[in-house]
Amino acid sequence: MVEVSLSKDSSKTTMNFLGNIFLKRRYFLVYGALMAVLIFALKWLEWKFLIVENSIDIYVGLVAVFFTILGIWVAGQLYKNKVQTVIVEKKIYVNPPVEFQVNKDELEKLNLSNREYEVLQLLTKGHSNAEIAENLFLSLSTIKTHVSNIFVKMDVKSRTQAIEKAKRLKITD
Amino acid sequence: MVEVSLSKDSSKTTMNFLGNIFLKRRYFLVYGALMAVLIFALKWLEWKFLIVENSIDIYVGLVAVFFTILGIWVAGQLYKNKVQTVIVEKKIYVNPPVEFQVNKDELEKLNLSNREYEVLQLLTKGHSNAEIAENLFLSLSTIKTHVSNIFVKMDVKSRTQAIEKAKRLKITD
DNA sequence: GCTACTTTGGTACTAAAGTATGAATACTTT
DNA sequence: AAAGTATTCATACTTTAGTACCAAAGTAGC
Repeated sequence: MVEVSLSKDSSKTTMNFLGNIFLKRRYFLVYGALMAVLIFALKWLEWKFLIVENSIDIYVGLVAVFFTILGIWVAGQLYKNKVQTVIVEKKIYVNPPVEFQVNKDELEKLNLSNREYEVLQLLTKGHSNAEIAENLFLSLSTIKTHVSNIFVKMDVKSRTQAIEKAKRLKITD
Repeated sequence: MVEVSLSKDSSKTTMNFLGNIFLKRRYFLVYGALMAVLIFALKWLEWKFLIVENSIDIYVGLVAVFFTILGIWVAGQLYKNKVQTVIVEKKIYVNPPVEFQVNKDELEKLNLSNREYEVLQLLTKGHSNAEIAENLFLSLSTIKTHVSNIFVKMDVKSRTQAIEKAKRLKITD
């Protein structure tokens, strides 16, 4: 995975590149035609004066031309469709769902009782022991007992540590 | 720029394509070698019996081979560095990085000083005032002052509420 | 120079959290 | 029936958090 920044210049570069290939191919055709014409012209001149004595040379010349063109054609078939594809992967971040979900695995590890979990939820919301007691219709003493038990099971020493750990492990929202 | 869906098959296709080119090139070499060997063998047999009478044919055969190879070489020079490169961008949708990022907007709303933010970070990690003081090489009294100021700016009444709010608004990790 | 803010620190006090100990009841498991 | 677990509650004590008030030094902006 790599992130790559592509600009307009790269688009232009590609177009120039393709243009150059086209020009080069035309150059090749001209070269081939010129070579054929040149050899033919020379041989034709010689032919005019030496046709009788040089029929063998003419024959060899034609063979040379023919097989040169053949070689070029063969190579063209080999390179004809050679295209290198570079795949660039671009990351697009998608927002995850907003809704909180309890980490069931971590919660089970703690082995909290239902009541203890209730107390923990209110505690992590920032409520004091007195507020939790009032909310659950219990005495302050009872809440302190539950909180103390929660600390033991969560292996923490203070409610602030309990809050941090519960949120980190996604035990409570 | 176009969106392209690429599967494992396309990756395999590319590999096959490259492999085919490589095989074609090998095929070409074998072709050339076989042709040379074949012609040479035939001519050598004939040479053995007809060397005197067929020196011209041998000569022509060699010329043909030579100029075929020449043509292939010339074409190779033309195509050698002319590989078309196509850049394809593939979009990949992924979940955002797990790494925490501060909600800058919410943080600026609080208008905390640098020191206050430092204290808040340690506080939300579950540290006591004494621990924070020790960590920042300050007195307990100073920490209490900062904590008190933080409460005012965050509009909370206790450290537990501060922790809950800081994490909810993603002010601290 | 003046004002506002930040940073640091102290003292005194109250409130809340946390610990230790003990007890009772209801229910489930051995 | 006895043991174990969950839940509830109280008391006494220690520790930590939080508030109010005060002070000093440094910095930035007007």
